[in-house]
Amino acid sequence: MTATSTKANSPATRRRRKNNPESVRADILAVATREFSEKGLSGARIDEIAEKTRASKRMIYYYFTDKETLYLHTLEAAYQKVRLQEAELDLDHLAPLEALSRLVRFTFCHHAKNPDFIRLVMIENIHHGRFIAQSALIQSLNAGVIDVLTNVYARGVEAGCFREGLDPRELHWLISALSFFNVSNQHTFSRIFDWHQAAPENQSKLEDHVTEMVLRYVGTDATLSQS
Amino acid sequence: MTATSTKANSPATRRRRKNNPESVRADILAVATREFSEKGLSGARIDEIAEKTRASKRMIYYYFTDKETLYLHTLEAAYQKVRLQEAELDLDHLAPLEALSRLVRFTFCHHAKNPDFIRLVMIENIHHGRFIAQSALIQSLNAGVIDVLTNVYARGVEAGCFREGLDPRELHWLISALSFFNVSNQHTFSRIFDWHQAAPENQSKLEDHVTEMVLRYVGTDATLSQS
DNA sequence: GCAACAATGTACGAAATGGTACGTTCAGTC
DNA sequence: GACTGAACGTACCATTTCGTACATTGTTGC
Repeated sequence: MTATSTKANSPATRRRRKNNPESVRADILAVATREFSEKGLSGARIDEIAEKTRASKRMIYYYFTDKETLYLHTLEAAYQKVRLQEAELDLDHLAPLEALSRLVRFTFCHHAKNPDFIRLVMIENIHHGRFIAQSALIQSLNAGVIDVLTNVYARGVEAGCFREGLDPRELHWLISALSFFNVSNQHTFSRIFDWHQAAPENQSKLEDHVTEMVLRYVGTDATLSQS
Repeated sequence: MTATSTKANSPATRRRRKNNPESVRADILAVATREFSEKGLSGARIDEIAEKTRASKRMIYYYFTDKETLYLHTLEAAYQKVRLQEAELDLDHLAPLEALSRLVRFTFCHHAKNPDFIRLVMIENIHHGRFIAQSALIQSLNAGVIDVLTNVYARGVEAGCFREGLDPRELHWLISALSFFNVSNQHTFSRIFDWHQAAPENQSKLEDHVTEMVLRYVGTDATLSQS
């Protein structure tokens, strides 16, 4: 029936046809992301992923060969998505202080809005980062983050509002630590100290305090007043 | 029934006898701690724990009934051990600034020296803290930490070296976040940014910077000079 | 020394789980 | 309009894994 189809590769045709590999792949990956981030590599079940997918278990192995390979692809896709969002942030036209403040707030909020990603990174750390180590893709994706920060910091030092001698990588470490911990340890912290950390008012308080903390760390003695 | 037995409960007697429940229990718990912290709740295998124990699998179920119950006991024991170590810290005789500095450094080093504990907490967070929620023991253990910090902070404010209006709980959050992240995300961070974070020289640099960061956050504008 | 109970070893069962063999259908080509 | 390889479904297998039944030995009070 499709004998004469001249537009074989057009998206429209692809959409309409019964076999739709890309969408099946994407669907599997989406479900796998939820399952792995929720239950970890060993906790997630291939059978359950298969059930929640429009495809069958056979398809998972067809496209991803392995449970571990599927996990790796999940991880890569998650990092890719994050870096894409980060790339939208444009700090060059802002004054150093505002640029840094903006970067911190962005990171904090971004992490808070993407617990799946945070959980995947936690899980990956439980596995000693052995899957990230295999992925050239993830390695290459992350160079840019430091560059942005290096730039902002250098401008700040030149403008005299940041103190000298700090390592941009450590600065990134600091911002990451606070933003990450806010998501990663929310459950234990909330329960142990009986403090509803996830509540919007507490989150926005934390966002302010984290921002202030970073600015106080990089600021010269004169810069402290504003936030 | 305990009326006449003079040496029934003496350690010596307990040691020599063939059946030694306490030591078996302790041994199981120690092995379980290693296994769970290494592989998580779903990743750890009861059979493997049994193998690495002097006891048999039967004993695990005899003393701990369940895989999950065993995990819970592991978690409780880990928290207990940590709080015991923390209790040794005596800050009352120190000036507020030094006391806080000491507390930060202690927390940082303590976390770094106890990755098993950190990993258990990570794992517990992956499970949404649902086991901690079951444990009245852990809840009660943790009240003290905030008290210590509240005390130090109040003294600092009174002495004029800390600024007012901060929440001790948030202060604890901050110190925890930095110290925790240093262990929890070491693998991914090191690999992605090609920075050997675990190296002693980098660790001691981080310790200094984390301390400085906290002091800068709580300090009045005048206090910044020292660390 | 003898009940009574605690502590331990051995072997096994049932379900879950990762992975595969094998067959069928779909889509584009000559 | 048959041919070919990609895309997909079903049923199944081999292990693993948690947990238990049952038998045995040690310990203590009397």
